[in-house]
Formats: sequence, C-alpha cells, structure tokens
Amino acid sequence: MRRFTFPDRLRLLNRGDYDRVFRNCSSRSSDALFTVLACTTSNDYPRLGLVVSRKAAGNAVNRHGIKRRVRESFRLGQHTLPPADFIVIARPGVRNRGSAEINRSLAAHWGRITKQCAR
RNA sequence: GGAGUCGGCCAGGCAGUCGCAGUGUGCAAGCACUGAGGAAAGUCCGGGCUCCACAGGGCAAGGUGCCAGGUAACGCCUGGGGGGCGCGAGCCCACGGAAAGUGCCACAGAAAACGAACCGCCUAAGCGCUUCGGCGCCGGUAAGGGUGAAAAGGUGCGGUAAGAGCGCACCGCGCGGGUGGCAACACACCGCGGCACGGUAAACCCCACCUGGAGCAAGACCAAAUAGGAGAGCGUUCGCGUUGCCCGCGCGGCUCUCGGGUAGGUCGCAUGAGGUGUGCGGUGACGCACAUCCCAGAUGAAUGGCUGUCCGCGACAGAACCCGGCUUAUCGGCCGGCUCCAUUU
Repeated sequence: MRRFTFPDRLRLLNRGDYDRVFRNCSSRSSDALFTVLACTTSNDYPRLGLVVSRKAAGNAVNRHGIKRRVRESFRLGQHTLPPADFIVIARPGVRNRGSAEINRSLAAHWGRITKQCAR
C-alpha cells in the first residue's frame, strides 16, 4: 500500500534548492490564487517549496494556514506528480479563500504541470 | 431584582482517520508520550546570557522625578501623602524647584506682571468761574460693569467725599517654632507678618538619582573549495576602531616564526528570578519553609487536513535565546468582593 507521508526528503530545504528552481524552471502554471513553478530532476520523487509573503496572505496565522493547506494537497497528490521540484507562490487572491477553493485551484495546477512535464 | 464598581478565570468540546515536530524505546518496521498565547503581537522599558571595550578622567547626551516599601531590575507593583471627580464602592493625576537666571503668555481687554484705570464712583482739601443750583481744572478710588483660561486674597462689620487690609473678626496665605509620623505630609497648637511672591519647567534651565557598546544572524566548536589567519619583536606620521567629543588606549604597518578555516553541520536551545499545593510572616506588593511536577523547542521553519456529532456556532490572533513589566487587539461567557436604589417576609 502506498504511504502518504511528508518527510524532509520531499521538501526544498535551502536557498540553493530554491534558486535552482527559479533559474531553471521548465514549466509554470498560475491563476489568481497561486503561481506554481516546476523543474524536472533526476530524483524519483517530487519535492515542494513554498513562498507565502505577508503581502499576499496577511498576518502570520493566515500565512501558516495557507502553507498547511498547500502541503496537505501536495502530500495527498505526491504519487500522481512527476519527479520534479515545485515552488508554490501565493498570490494576493488567496486571501480569505476557503479550503475548497484552494484545493480546486491546486488540483488544476498539478494536472497542468504533469501534462507539461510529460511532453 | 435593577444599576454600578473592582478583582480573578475560560478562550469551542468529543470521536474517527490521514499527516507533522520533539523525546523515550526498539536492529528495524513501528509503538508510547508531549506539542502555541493571554496577549505568542508592538519592540516601549528593565534584567539574565554572550562578545567587544573593560587604565581612568573631563565635557556632552539621554532617562527618571511626592514618600516609604517590594524586586535580579525597572519608567513596573504595593501601601501611604497631596490634588481633582463621583451620593457611594471607587476612579484619575510627569505630583521636585517659578523670592538662581532667561524666555513666553495668542484673541479679547484700559491693563497680562517692578504691577493697570475704558465705562463708572467721588469732588472732602486746593484753584478758577458762577445765575449760588452747580460747572471746570487739579485730583482721589478700585466697591460695581465689561474682557479673558487667568485681573493683584474672600465674607461681614466699622470706616470714608467715594473707596481701599485703611482698621477689626472669622476663613485663607507666608515665615518661624511645637506636636504626630521612618518620610511625603498633617494639625479646630503657639508666635510673627496686613499680605510682601500671577501662570508656564511634556520652554530653556536648576537640583537629586540612574545609564559603557552591541546583540542569539550574540557567541563557541567541527569542518570542502579558495587563500585567509595566530604568536613574538620594532614603530606611533597617517588611517581605522574604541561611546558623541577631547585626552588616553588598541589595531592596521615592517621583520621573523607557526601552520590554516568561508558553504554546510553541531552546540548555544530550554530545569527556569519555573509551575502547583500547604503552612508561616507581612495591611499589601512579596518573602521564607516543605512537598510535588517537568510543561513546545522548529531552523525554507512542527502543533494541521478531512469526516461525524453536540452547544450558547467560536473574537483577537501563531513561540524563534530566555525571563519581569507596560501598551495595543479581542466574540462571548463564568466566579467572587463591594457600593447605590428598589422590594419581600
């Protein structure tokens, strides 16, 4: 049975990782809520990085909430995603959005990026 | 019961499931336990801790500001004094000095401080005129009106031409003493002074007391690349640092010797001025003794997602070295003390 855990292995951990994705991003997808960048890797698993600014999300409680919901979406979708490094950037549109809307938006992004990587 | 006031507390609960961080255990898979706040916030004060400066002095700068106590310390807290508000419980106050000096006091008003006279009141004394009623001059006055935030003690009686601390009584004020209090201060105690002292010190200033600089990205250790350091001697023109400045001091400089430490990692990093309970001391803040508990520790940064269910449908809001305060944000609810009003037996 597949596990849906989310250890350090599946995260971008330092500035170097982030810079590489920003420089070499091979596909991107965005809407009013998020911009998602992706960069294919030689790993056999996907990894996630988050950028949630105070400007986009407001105070610390809201920013944490958004990060948590994005991580949750990634965790549950990890086995359908291609082996790439992702960065999810929150945009001002995410303010005051419910979990349902956030999940719907992210699902669309995951699908689009997976299709782009397959080409 | 209604209105009010003060203090304390809670901050959705429960269940299932998938996850995250730490600790323990296990060879491992795993399992067990624990996991945000009263403000975690603003970074406004005070301390611990760390490194630097630690020779010291002067000037400057900043802060605090009734008294006593508490505390590691404070700009905090407690108790007390004084002033103001409230019927009251209670609340509010940067609350030292204005006869050391300088400055300022808009508008209005005659006048805003070495000290005034616009309207008014008076015409006793002196002079002039007179129709003998008075009128004018020279003057007196600060009671009344008016202006203002503030107008040179208040009330009453006497007094007077009208008035006035001009005199007297009471109240107030100032100075000296006495008594009580650790003190701030108080006194329906005594004496002296008719009163001589407007306000403003979050204006300069004076007085008393306090303050070295930076901050956990502090700092310590392990350590790839590249080339940077450590020790000893010599020297003090210049530059840099040392607290803003002046001294003073240190480093850079030259010679010799030694081998080295950025990315990353580990520590700092959570047992503490700690919580809870009981007893004792104290009006209280708080202190002491004993017992007991271990209560987040991340580092691209954990404490969450989904489902069900219940209720009064859940505010402000997320630890980042740690404490003590202050301030600000905040849906709703609970408990207790006290005050005022109404009412029942």
